[in-house]
Amino acid sequence: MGNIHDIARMAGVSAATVSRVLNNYPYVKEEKRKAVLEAAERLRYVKNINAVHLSLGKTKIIGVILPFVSHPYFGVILSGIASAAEKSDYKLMITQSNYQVSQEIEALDMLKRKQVDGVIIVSRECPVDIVKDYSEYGQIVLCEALADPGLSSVFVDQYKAFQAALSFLKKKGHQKVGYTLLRTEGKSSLARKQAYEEQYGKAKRGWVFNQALTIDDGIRIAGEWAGLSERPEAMVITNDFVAAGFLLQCRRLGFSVPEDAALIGFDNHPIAGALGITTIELPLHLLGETAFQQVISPNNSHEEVPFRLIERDSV
Amino acid sequence: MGNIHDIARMAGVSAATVSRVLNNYPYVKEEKRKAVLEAAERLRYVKNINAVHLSLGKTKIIGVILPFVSHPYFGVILSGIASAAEKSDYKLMITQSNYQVSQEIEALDMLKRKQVDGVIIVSRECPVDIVKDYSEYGQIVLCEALADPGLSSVFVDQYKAFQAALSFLKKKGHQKVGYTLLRTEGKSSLARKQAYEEQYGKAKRGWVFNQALTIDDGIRIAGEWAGLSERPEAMVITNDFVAAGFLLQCRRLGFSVPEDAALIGFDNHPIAGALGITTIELPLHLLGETAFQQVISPNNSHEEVPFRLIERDSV
DNA sequence: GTAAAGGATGAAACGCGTTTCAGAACAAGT
DNA sequence: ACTTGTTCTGAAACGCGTTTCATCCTTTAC
Repeated sequence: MGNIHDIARMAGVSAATVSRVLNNYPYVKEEKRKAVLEAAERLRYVKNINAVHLSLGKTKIIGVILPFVSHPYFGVILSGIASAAEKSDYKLMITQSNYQVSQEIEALDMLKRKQVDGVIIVSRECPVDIVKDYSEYGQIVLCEALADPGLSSVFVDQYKAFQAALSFLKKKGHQKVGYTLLRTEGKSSLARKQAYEEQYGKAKRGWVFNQALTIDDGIRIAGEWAGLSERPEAMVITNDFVAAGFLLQCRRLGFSVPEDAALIGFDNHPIAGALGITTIELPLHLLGETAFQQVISPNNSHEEVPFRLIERDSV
Repeated sequence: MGNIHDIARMAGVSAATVSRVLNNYPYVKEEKRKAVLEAAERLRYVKNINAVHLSLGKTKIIGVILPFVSHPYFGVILSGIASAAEKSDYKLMITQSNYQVSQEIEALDMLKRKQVDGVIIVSRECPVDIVKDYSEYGQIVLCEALADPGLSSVFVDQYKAFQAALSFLKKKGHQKVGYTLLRTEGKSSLARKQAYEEQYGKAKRGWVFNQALTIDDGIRIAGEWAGLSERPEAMVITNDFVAAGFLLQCRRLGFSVPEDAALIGFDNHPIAGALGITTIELPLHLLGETAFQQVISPNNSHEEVPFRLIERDSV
């Protein structure tokens, strides 16, 4: 296959000229340009991208850290990142972290090693301070509300979104409201808790459910809900998948939605449409695209993306 | 930050020795080893991975081509690939192809450029012959039935699985059966068609539905189904999401499952459990893990993974 | 006709870690 | 004392594309 010097020899020019031709620089005589192109063709030349990366000191690769690739929530964000990346001719290196800090750190280390030009952290376990230490090596974008001037972020205001859901329930006359969280710690859970307490005061024991991510979690939580001596009559649920599981299990247990339990989910995934679940639509694809634009931008920024309540039949 | 030569100078040894220490080679005097480690520490040295890649001629990166990252079917396979990759200390470069041949080719080109050591094609549009041309540059694994000795493959036997679904329906007394496909062309669609015709003869006009991938497709197809003058009373459906959409839309239109339409899906995604959909379980996570093992193996192989019928309430 | 302004081109340095090869240093065996 | 076998080490080559700098060749301008 050969390298750039073989082409140079064959075309009777220098390696510098070959490089110029291959990268479409001006100032190369037409005949030499042709000779180079022909030699490249004949040698079936292919650039060794690693040499390019080494030489340029950058790679046009962005690292993406996310806990689970198989969950639609993260999948849709990733999909948004991927479409934007494709348009800008970047490649994506993904790390499925399972919320393991060690995994997250290893992915961030790729920034140090110059393996990636920037990193998008879709969701994390690792403390922000540690993340910040890596910002000197390249752009880092977090998909969460963040004021830090040293990092970029793109987010839905969890507080406002949760508040909107609660207000909607209140408007519909619900006084006994519970909710679910993905993880107890974490900023967004805190924001939800705060929004809740402002509206309804401290939540009753057993009205806040944890580990809510998948359909199966929804099923499990519906069981827990049904077993409560005093049940909330409305639930604000992490995402539409959990809501779907909850709704279906409720029905199976002989309850009806929204009579026994009013539900409001998040995301507006097609499953919510199919099941008539009222939900707060989050523009996850857009969020991914925005994150990508930020990660290739030299400047830090913090962008909020909007949400929208979609009324269906579960409230 | 400095490079290996700076360390060498600071530690009073040669770059070769530094490299030996950093890569844990034997035959380095303990005192020199220490001096190197200390210098590396003091300089906050970090390897430039691009130089390593250039030097070694390989990267421990595997490319993954898949049409949509946000669909659970592909997401689960990707997740399987990702967990296996992590265990073997490989990184993943993903390309969301949208079934665009140009995208697929571009991803394969990474193999030529030595950007990745191997490629896993989860699903493709591009002709196999073109794919084969790239096999000289590294391992390629396809997730589909394939006999080609120049490539590896891992697959569920679509023919047998579809046949199992059809036999089950027949056993339950269904004579009027329709089915859905993702794409009309493609080997797996052909296998399905063949299995169908052997069991039921040529399908009635309108009983084969295309473009079935998502919940929304299921909803759409249920509408088409309902509008048929002669309706099949049982459907074999591409995957559980489509089946879910179909089932929910059927109910909404006033039909009942399985009385008016018996359904059998594929994958055994939690959504099937939640909705009581009878399905053919496909070990997609395992399939991904297997694909990864194959792509890092120097030998080609063809591995079949098993499926299993899970009986629930939709038939 | 000559100076100034481009246009065109190659040598060499740069980015940086790995590995081979030749040789030095030292322990063990006779 | 001398051979043999290990253990260590460093110089140099290798993988390979990009870019700067100096230089030579043409035009255009006056």
